[in-house]
Amino acid sequence: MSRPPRARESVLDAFEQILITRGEKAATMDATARAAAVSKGGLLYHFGSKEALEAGLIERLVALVDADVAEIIAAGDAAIAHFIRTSVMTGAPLDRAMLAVSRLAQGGSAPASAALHEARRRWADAVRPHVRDETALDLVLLASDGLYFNNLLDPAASGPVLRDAAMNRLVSLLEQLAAR
Amino acid sequence: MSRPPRARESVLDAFEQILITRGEKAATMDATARAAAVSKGGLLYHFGSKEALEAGLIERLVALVDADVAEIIAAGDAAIAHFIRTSVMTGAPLDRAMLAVSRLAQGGSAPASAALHEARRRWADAVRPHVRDETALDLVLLASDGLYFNNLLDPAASGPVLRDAAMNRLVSLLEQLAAR
DNA sequence: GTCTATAAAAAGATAGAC
DNA sequence: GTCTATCTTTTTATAGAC
Repeated sequence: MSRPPRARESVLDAFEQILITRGEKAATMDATARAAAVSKGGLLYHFGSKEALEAGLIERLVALVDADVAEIIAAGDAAIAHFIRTSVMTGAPLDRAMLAVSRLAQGGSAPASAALHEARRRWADAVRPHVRDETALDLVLLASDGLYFNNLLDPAASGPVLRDAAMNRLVSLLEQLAAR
Repeated sequence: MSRPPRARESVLDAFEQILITRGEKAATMDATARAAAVSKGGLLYHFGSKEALEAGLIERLVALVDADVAEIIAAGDAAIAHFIRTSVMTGAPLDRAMLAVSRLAQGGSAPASAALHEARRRWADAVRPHVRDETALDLVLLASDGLYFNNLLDPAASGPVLRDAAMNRLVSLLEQLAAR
């Protein structure tokens, strides 16, 4: 289990942060290096190209999705609740990686698109045993997608689309309609 | 009712198309001018800056949302079905404007973010009379957001997330659970 | 209204010192 | 491993001819 160099992680953190708060266009190597407090040359030692930098971030997302899927499976009857709630844990590592990689996908990065599709497929497989039919599954997945969508359009928003109480009611409604 | 100059509309079409298919970063004034088959100088006669070009696209979205909200209201009992289905009319003018302006919002454009928030608020108001409570409304809106999200991440996908039959079942489920 | 030419800044990347 | 300096290309924008 190679523990990644700290400078490398700082660079990835900075890149992720800029992607989330200022978008794909602003996430240049120059801006990333500045935010990570390294020189451009230093950044390029760890990531030899922009593509490599993007690949590093995608790798981070894949690892976080792995962990999340394992948690959903372990949650048993609470799978739907867990899945929906982690769709909107604003500021959590998974949430941040999802937003950042979504930005890359929209910039035309094929690896980013592929990683997001794969993640959605794995979430579907983890939730499927807990829903009545494919239509209920579609709705649960779309609700999660919708939460990400709102986050994506305005990550700097005052708070999540749904307040705590509204979120609890949404989860109850989804669990009720999904019950087999 | 000023009919806008044809060249102006071509430029807007080209800008929209590049935003959708290649992302914010690729949607430069140069690329837009080339795609619209005008010179950079020609483009800059119609839109004096990048910001003005973006404002033109946002204006187009606002007009399309106006029309869509009017249709939802006119749809009466079919309001939910109409709302959900127009969320995913891939390739329709409203869908295209939504995707393109979403890209701008993610690039940090405050006017784009504001326009999208306003659109979501107006859709909520149009659908509210047809749902049992705010939780059902949240779910209907999130499902629509989710459809846009999938479209946003992969507009070049082979087809919409949900096939026709799955879409029909989704609409039925939402109508059933929303019924007052 | 539409064009060409060009300026000024910023992008990704390389070379080589330390 | 990390730095500075530099190259090439691209970006937004201006000037001014037609």
